[in-house]
Amino acid sequence: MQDDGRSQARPRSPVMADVGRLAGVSHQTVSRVINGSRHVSPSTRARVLAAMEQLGYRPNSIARALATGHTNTLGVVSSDSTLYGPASTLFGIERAAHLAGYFIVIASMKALDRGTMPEAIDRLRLHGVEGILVIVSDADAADALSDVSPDLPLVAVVAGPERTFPLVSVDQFEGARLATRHLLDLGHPTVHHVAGPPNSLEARQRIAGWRATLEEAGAPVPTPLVGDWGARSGYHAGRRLAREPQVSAVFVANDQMALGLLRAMHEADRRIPDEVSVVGFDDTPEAPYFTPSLTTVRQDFGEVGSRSLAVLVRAIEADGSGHRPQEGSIVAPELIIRASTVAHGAGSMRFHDIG
Amino acid sequence: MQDDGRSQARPRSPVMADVGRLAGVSHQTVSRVINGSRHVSPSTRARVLAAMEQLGYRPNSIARALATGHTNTLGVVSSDSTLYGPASTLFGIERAAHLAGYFIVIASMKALDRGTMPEAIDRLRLHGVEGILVIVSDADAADALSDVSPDLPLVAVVAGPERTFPLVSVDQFEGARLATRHLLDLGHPTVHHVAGPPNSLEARQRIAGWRATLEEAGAPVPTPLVGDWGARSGYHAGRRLAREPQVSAVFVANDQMALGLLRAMHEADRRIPDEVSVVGFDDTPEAPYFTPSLTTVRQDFGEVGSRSLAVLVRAIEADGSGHRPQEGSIVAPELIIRASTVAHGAGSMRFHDIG
DNA sequence: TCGTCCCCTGTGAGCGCTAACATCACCGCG
DNA sequence: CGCGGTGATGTTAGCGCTCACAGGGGACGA
Repeated sequence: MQDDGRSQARPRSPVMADVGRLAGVSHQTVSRVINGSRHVSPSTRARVLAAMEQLGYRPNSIARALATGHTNTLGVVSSDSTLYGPASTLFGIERAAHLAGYFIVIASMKALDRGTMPEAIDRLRLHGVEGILVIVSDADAADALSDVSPDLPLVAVVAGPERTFPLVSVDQFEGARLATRHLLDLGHPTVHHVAGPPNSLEARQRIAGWRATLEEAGAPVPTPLVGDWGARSGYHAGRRLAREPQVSAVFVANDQMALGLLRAMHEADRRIPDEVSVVGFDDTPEAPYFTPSLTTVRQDFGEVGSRSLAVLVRAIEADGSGHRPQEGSIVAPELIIRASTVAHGAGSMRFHDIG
Repeated sequence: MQDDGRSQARPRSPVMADVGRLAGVSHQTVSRVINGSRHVSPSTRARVLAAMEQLGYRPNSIARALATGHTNTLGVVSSDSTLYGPASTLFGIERAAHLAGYFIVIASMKALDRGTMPEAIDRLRLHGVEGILVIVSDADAADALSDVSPDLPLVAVVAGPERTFPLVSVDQFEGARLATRHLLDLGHPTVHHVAGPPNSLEARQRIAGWRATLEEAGAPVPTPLVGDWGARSGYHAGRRLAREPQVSAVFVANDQMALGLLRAMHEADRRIPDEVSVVGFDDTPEAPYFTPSLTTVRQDFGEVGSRSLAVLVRAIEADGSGHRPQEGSIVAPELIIRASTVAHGAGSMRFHDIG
């Protein structure tokens, strides 16, 4: 493991004592310099700094962590999907963590069953993380959070079980309402829905927002079709919807599925938006370049990432001093109107917003 | 920091000595049980296991790391892009790392200048990682790798400076050749190219592969247009190409830009593939659902991730025992033929491969 | 019966750092 | 001139674990 001193002792990486020896002070003074203690004379500080430089000294954060009990490391549990949402959130978190002086270690879940979540969290705990962010929206996985011993600050991102952990997320219900409302306002008699997978909490909230808006407006509530977030499932839903002539407006639960639906409608010669208006969800960077440009609901994943990090850090730093960790935070969604929606019956007006 | 023993000493989390005491053995025997040493009698082992269970003991990996010098942690430097490629590679790496018993800590780079790379690597080094994977394809950033002190095993993923560190990547040159060859074989007199950003090493290799294939076939080499991987830039390139009537085949350096190009061609009423054949690169999950389905070059990012991890782990474990770290590995790309390409002049035959 | 080996277990010394206290020189004050 | 106070530094103990070695007992062969 260590440098076995055989042959002429290769120079191990220098430690505090080495620096101290060179600077003519004790290792503790070196420590003081590193940690910015005020009780070090300027001349000593300079000598220590010079010695560090000369030796190429690098503090050993493992040892420091052992001594202080702080690792400055946070864990992120995420499904290993490369979906736009989770990936953007992860990077938002990393950026914010960097700024706050924390490291991010990731534990992706291959499967989404109940067992995998505790296993992932245990791995992170073992690694010594000081807090955990969970970016998983599967209901079963989220349920499994209830079994997790609460000895570690934990924040659910995107979606999570109510009243167990603080939650930071975009308001899915409101997003779905915006989308549905927009279509209704355009004069469509009702709005069909292509939902995400049944196990997804976000998908459920989008269904709820859609349904509530329809009911509130006195519009009939069609049976939603279910997809799996993938373009393929949107395509299949599109084929079914294309066969029903009365369908004039569809709210699709994410942009990828909307792409598939657009494709199916195109093949069936149902013109969009002239015959059918379509709204997506997420506002992926590609959405403006679908044919036609997709009206969709923007989620600010970067904001979700940085807010969730802030909540977690607050919980960590408050721990023990009696503060209740603040109860999460909700990010507002935003409707982005493009060319895939138009007033019912007024198929001629279209607008392109590609610059 | 630690549990300050005021009031009635809240039970701190148990340590080896506590387990040992309960089981009536020394802490060292507990350590042996944990590390699976053979020299422990079955009855002792059982008692220790029971004590661990009863106390809810969890080994402290920080302390272990300090004692052994091994953190079982690997760092990944990546641009914070949410592009399909880097994100998939990251998750491929994580999965493989998990299997190999390593943790992954990430350091994303906000900027792609020369200074950010050393800074990111330093952060990781400070954190105590045992090796580093770099998933950055920007030439400047990759150049900065040469300045990095080679005291830590490092593997470049996706692209990197030649002959400095082992490199694992999909063969970009070959991928571009497959795409170009395919178009040429279809009878197109030449193939236009929409390239990625000039600083991207992958973009450069794709240009090189494209150019070489054309030259080799004696076809004229048009000036490539440059994009930035985003659909928007593909759209603009598409508008320019749509104006030139002799353009019959385009190789676009990634699928997102291809989407934008498809859109522009559609707006300009240039039918695809009847008038213009298009090939993308990456094979994102959405590519089959573009209109028309996109012929593209598949990169197996998962494979890249796991191979690069394997190379890194090998380098780490070989370190010091005299083995030369093996020199990286190249993953073969695969051409996926869909409906966006067709023989020159034979605009009638199309195939859909959506199931 | 004794020596030897092997299996199992314990002891002590670190890993590199920080926290808490001890020490020392020096200052100003009464 | 002696006192407490203050700033600069050193000393000593850990943090929780592993490593290297020391030992004790039983099995086995001579």
